[in-house]
Amino acid sequence: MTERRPFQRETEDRRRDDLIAAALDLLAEGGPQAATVRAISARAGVTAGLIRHYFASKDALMRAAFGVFMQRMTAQAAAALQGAPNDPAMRLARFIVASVSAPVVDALAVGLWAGFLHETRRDPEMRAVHAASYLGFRDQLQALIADLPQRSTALDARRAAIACNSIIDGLWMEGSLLPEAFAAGEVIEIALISAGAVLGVDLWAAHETDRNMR
Amino acid sequence: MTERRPFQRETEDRRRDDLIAAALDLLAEGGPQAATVRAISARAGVTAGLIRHYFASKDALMRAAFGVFMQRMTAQAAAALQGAPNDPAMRLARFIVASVSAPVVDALAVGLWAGFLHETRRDPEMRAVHAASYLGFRDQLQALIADLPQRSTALDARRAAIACNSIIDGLWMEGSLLPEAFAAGEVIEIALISAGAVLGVDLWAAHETDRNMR
DNA sequence: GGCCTTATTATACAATTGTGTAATAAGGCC
DNA sequence: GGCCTTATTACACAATTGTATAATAAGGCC
Repeated sequence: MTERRPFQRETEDRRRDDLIAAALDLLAEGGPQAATVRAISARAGVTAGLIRHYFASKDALMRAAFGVFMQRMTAQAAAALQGAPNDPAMRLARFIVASVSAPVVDALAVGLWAGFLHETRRDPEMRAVHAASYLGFRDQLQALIADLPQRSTALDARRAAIACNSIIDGLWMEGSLLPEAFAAGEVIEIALISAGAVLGVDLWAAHETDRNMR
Repeated sequence: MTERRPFQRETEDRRRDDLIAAALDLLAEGGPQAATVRAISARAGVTAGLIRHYFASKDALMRAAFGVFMQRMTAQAAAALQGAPNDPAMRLARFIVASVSAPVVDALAVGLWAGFLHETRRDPEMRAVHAASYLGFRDQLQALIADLPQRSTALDARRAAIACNSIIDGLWMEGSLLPEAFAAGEVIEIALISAGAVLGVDLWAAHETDRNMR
C-alpha cells in the first residue's frame, strides 16, 4: 500500500557535501528558523533521517557547515597572494580586492554570517574556529601593512590593520546587504582608495599597475 | 488546590515596555531561538498569555521591538548634532564619535542586529523601517561631508559617505564583537583618524578642539 | 465595602521541532 | 543472478512552539 520513495545510493562525501550545502543555503536565506532538519534534507533531496546517519546530531551538521563557511570566506583572500608580485603595495591591493569581491561579498553571505552568529557564541568549538580565522585574517592584513616601505605614521601597524579591516568589513556588510546600491567594481574602488588614504599609500595605482602587468 | 500566582496590575505602557525590553534582551543574548513567547514573558515577570493581550501576535511584538532598536541605534548620532558648533569638521567629528560609542557599540548590539536580520528580510514593514533609518543615517553623513569646506577630491561626496559609513559599520562590528580587544577610546581614535584620512580633513584635531571648547 | 471592569493567569491545542528505531531496497561482490 | 551489507526511507515520540479560550482576582469607582 505504502509505496516507498525510490532512491540512489551516493558516496559519503557527496551526501555530506549536499547536506552541508543545503544547510548553508537555508540558513543564508531564512536564518536559523528556516534551517530545520526536514527543510535541509528536503533541499538536499533526501529524507530527514539521513542527517543523523551522516552527522551525530543537527548541531554537528551545523558545525561542519560553519567550518566550510569560514574556509570559503578566508580562502579567497589567501589565494590572492599566491603568485602575486613582490611589491608590497600590490600584494596588499590584491588582498583587499579579493576580500571585497564575490563570493565573499554577495547577498547571502551576510545572512549566513548573521545566522551563525549566535550559534558561534554558544558552541565553544565554533567559537574557536571563528576566532582562529578572524584573527588569522587580521594578522595577514597587519603583516602586509607592516611590509609597506613608506606609509603614514598617523596609526601604528596594529591600528592601521584594524582600520583597514573595518573598511573591508563595513564594505562587506553594505555590499552584501544592498548589492543593488553599488555599480560594478565600485566597492573595490572605494575599498582601495579608502584604505590607501588611511595608509598614505596609493593602493589604487598599485592595483592598476598590477592589473596591466598581468 | 491550584493556587494562582499573585500579580499586580500595571499600566499598558509599562507592560509593553517591559515585554519589548525582555524580547530585545533575549534576542541579543541567544538569537531568535531564544526569544520564545515563554522566555520573553518569564523575563518580563509575567505569563505567556499576556503577550497576546498587548500585542496582536509575537511577530507584532518583535516588530515593535525592532522599532525601538532602530531608534536607539540612530538617536545617539542625531542627538550629537544638537547644540554642536557650526564648524563642519567638528560637527562631522561629533557625529562619528557618537556613532561608534556606547550604547550603539556594545557586546549585545551586534547580536541584536544579527537576530533581527532575517526577520527584517521577511517582514515588509520591518524592511521599510530598516531602510528608512539606514538611508537616513547615510544621508546625514553625506550632508555633513558635503559641508566640509575643503576635502580630498579622491572620492565624490556619495562615495566618501559610503567609505565613512563603512568605517563606522566595520568598527561597530569589531568593537561589538570583540570589545575586550580595544582600549578605552581607541575605537573613537581609529574612526576619526581613518575617516579624516579618507576625507583629507583632520577630524581628530577638530574633535580635540571641540572637546577643549566645551 | 460591594460591584464591575479587565488585566492577568491557567490550560488546552495543533503544528513543528530534533531524535530514536525499525523496515526496506539499492547495488557491489562472488 | 542471488546474497549481504548498509544507505535510505518510514514511522513514532516527547518536547517545544505560537495561539486560542476560559477562569480568576486585582483594584478603581460609587
